[in-house]
Amino acid sequence: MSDTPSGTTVSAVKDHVRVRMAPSPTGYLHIGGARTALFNWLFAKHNNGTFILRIDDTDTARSTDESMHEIYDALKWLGINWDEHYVQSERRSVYDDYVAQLLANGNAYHCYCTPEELEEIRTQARADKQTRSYDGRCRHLTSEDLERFVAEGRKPTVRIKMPDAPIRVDDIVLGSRHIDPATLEDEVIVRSNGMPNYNLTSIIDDAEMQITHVIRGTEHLNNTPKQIAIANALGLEVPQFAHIPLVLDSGGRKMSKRHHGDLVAVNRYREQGYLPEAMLNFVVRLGWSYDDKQEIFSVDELIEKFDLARIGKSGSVFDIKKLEWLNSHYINQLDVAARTDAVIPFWQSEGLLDSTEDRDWLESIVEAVGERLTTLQDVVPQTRYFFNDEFGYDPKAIKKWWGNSEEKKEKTREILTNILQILEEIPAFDLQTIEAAIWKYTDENNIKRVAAMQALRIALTGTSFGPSLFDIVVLLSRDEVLKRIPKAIAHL
RNA sequence: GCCGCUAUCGUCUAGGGGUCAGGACGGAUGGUUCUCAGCCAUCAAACCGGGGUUCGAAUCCCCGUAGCGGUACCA
Repeated sequence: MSDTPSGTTVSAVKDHVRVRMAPSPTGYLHIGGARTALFNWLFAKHNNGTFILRIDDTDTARSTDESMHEIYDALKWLGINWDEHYVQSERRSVYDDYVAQLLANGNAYHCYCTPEELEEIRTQARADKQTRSYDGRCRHLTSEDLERFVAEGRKPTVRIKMPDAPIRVDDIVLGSRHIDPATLEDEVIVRSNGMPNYNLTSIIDDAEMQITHVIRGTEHLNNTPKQIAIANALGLEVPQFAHIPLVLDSGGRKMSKRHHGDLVAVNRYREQGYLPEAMLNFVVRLGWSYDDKQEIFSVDELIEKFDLARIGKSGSVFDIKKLEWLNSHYINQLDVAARTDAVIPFWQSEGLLDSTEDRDWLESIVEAVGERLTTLQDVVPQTRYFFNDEFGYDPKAIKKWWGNSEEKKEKTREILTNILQILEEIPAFDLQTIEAAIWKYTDENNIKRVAAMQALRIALTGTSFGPSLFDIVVLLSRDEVLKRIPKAIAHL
């Protein structure tokens, strides 16, 4: 088993990079988790290695099948595919064997303290300014104590005995350091219900699965010496560690499901119309950089260029504006056909689209919208008036462009009436003809182009912004335009 | 409380003994235009503080300070 040389020569199997992403299925995949997955995946791909997805579901009370599947979905959407897959709850016997070994060789012991007693010990330790919050009192139980506890029906936990010697932690991102054993306490590695705990299963599986590099968030930094201690007690090989800085909110606090809810859920960004490419590109730059000029990276470039050495040490704030910029960039990158495909689900979920709509028309709409989408979802406010006339007129727009005095409104009515007449009589309902006719009308009558156009825009779309109005007029069709203008005049 | 980590424009970051401290997002201004977006041009904006070392420090060392993370029979 342990024929791996301890010298400078590295065995063939260790030459092959094996990394893992080990989420606990207690909720959706969040931004930080996505980044951890991405870093691991990129590192594996860059090194022609293996990326493993391991579901760390030893917390049976909080783990759910549903969130497990949500994590799969999010990862698949991002294009982060795994080569191997494990579920810890199915590996119980593996851990049990190791625990038996630990108990047998005296590196672990049963602890009969109740949660209430533990709480008391903790409180006292804190009051006494102690470093440890558990004093290891069950290391040396008398037979009387033991008998009493058993008689009371107490179910023990198993604790690991922490060593007396300093533990050296090597970290690719943070560097090496020695951990004073006085700061380490005897961790619970098996709960009283028999379920093993994270620090135990994690390091066992890392060894069993021959993980070469553990890339995870710095919230695990304090777990690392504990896990190393467990591995040492078991004679297991320890992987290399790379602790990546936290993803922070705008207040500088760690992003978490608990405090930020859906704001951190990857699947939510999907629903809102963010592209996986944008998500990946955004998230990878949180803590990692390539040089002083490149911001946009394709997945292939990322695989080629990703390097653990270029990960920074300080936390990064999640800036939605940057994500939005990246997203619009990637949307604009799509050709009209692809963009139309991407946008159709959003029209559908708004109930704007029925199956009879013709493809060419839809693509023309997308073409007209041009680079105005920050998210795919933006297509709804940008284009809803193409599909029906059940929109309201934006009050602010009305006030500004239709006018708030009777005098101004009368002028607007006049303009719209004239335009209506022009469009009714126009020989050909195409862009050039319409544009020429309208400009002729405004210029000859000394009407500001913008005033006429905005008045018409509101009449046709209800809003004061959007694509070129001539595009809209043509796309809407003559019948529809001729219907909407009188409706607007009446509303005025 | 205890243990640990970190510190460059508002944000993501480059640089890492000699640079006008660079880029990007965001912001501001002007231009283009039927609006918005876009595009183009321009601008504002940073080395946490204090001591050293040195001819020279954002960069190296020390001491502070601040922020964050952990402190569970969660992961």
